[in-house]
Amino acid sequence: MTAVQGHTEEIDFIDRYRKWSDCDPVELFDAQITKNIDKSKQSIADNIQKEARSASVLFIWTDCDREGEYIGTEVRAFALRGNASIEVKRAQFSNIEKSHVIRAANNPKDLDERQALAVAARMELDLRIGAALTRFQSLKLQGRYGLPPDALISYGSCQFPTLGFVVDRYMRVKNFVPETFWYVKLLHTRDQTTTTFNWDRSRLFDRMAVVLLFESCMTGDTALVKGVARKPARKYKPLPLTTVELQKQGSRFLGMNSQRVMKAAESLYTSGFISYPRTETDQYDQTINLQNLIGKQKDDTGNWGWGGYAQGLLNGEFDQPRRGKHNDKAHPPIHPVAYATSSALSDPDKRKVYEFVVRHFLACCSKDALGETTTVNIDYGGEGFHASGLTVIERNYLDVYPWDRWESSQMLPRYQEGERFSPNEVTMQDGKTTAPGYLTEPELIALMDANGIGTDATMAEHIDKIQHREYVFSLSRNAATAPGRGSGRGRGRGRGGRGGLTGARGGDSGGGGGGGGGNNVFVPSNLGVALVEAYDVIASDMSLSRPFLRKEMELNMKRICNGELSKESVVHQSLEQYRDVYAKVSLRIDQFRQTCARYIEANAN
DNA sequence: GCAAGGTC
Repeated sequence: MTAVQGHTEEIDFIDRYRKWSDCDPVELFDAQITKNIDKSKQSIADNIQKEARSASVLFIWTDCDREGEYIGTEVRAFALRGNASIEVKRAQFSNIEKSHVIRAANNPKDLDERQALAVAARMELDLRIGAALTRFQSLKLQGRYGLPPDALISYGSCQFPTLGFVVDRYMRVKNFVPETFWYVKLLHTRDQTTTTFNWDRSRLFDRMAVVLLFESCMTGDTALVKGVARKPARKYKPLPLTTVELQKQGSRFLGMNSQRVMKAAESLYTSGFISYPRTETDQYDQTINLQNLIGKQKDDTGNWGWGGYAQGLLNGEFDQPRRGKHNDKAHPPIHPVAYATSSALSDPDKRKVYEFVVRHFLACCSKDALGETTTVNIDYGGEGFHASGLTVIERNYLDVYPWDRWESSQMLPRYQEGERFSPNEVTMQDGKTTAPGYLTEPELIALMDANGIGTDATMAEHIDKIQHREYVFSLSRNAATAPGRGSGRGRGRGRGGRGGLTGARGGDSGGGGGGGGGNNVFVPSNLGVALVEAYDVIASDMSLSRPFLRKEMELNMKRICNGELSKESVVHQSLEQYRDVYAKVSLRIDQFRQTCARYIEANAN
């Protein structure tokens, strides 16, 4: 048994095309590509080759996903170099429980060539398109509009849509026009509790209409309780934990951004405290021994505070985890595999992530929270109003999962169907619709996830990349509340070296900015907005900053996997599309530059 | 100096 560490080889252009000055970027669409073994990985390749000499069968146990299939073909190639007649088999497994592993060992499969070809297509397209457009836009914009002469303005099939999400939200905030609405509010005090009854019509955007309705309902003298409805309510426990969910909740509840969450999770994984942290699976395999895993938490010698709860689950409170809709067939949901005392985890980030993983796991093995909602419907002068309240009857998982809140905003006094009362106050009110907020990290991750941008292992990297490229900034929410970049305020000062070009990093305090999580939002720089707008204007049909192209690539990969399309046709077809964009922008380079200038210079100071 | 995908 020996190992690899992810991909061993990398593709790149042959030497002639490596220097930016030696070729026109457009040549990269056809330039010859070679596979190279990464220097640091040479010993891994050599090792497989050497081991193969004395073996008759190679049994591959890489992850059972597309990339794993491709990595399997790399391993096979190294082995065949050492032993041309070695037989190659592949294990199909998704966790490392004993029985599961033995079953996989007894049922050798073959590598799925199509999946490996789909990955090869993705690799080639990402390299050619990324390199061609990165060099093109860098070379065309360097040294202009305050950009340094060596500015690296990268394009990638994941980083650009990620940027696009941030710009899109920014534009919606900027262009938001508030609208005034009107409504009727009714208050009633009973048993020293004042209850707000909401108008059944909620709110209307026509003032006269509300005035008329208000006046007609004021002719009413008492309110009639039309109904008091009690309904059982249930708050579902969380689904088994996936990477995307861990990152979102980390940002929301733990005050850590996605990179920090993943760094801590990875460290907990390599120390043997939690399972593999990169997974899309939100359902537990039937064979996994959950009781055993809960048992490891019951003594709680480190006093995290969940020992008694875990014991309770073992004593009969246990409930089978919910089954989500995702299964990557490669890894189980993230769960604790060993108990760690708080002092064993020196890093506060690791402590927070471990606590979250354990509590989430225990919550998954708990019962849903149960309650009862009460809704009181009344009629006052012909208009309907309602108030509702919630009573939590059984907290269940909420006791171990403090991040979920489930409580009523108001306690309802008792009302009887058919009774009448005099409201204490009936008023006509107005309000304004408010702009959405700038994009938060959990929202961005959710958008990337829903649109297939990046994988569980790379989403955090893409978010990191667009910040390094200064396409977007992470601001504390308070510093970013003033909308509109033209105001001259609210976007803070420029950043070292680039003057006012890329806008703000204002408002960061202490460890905010990159390190913070929950309270931060993403705002695009002038450069980020400029790039998105420039491609939108010139290559509007392609929408480089929208997720569709990446989705299409994903779809084409699936078609390669099921045999509908060949790798060659997918690569060819996609390259033609991008060649077209490239040609359009080259042809209208002045307009491209002017569009960029409009957004960058208008806001430089 | 480019991409995105693995992984420690």
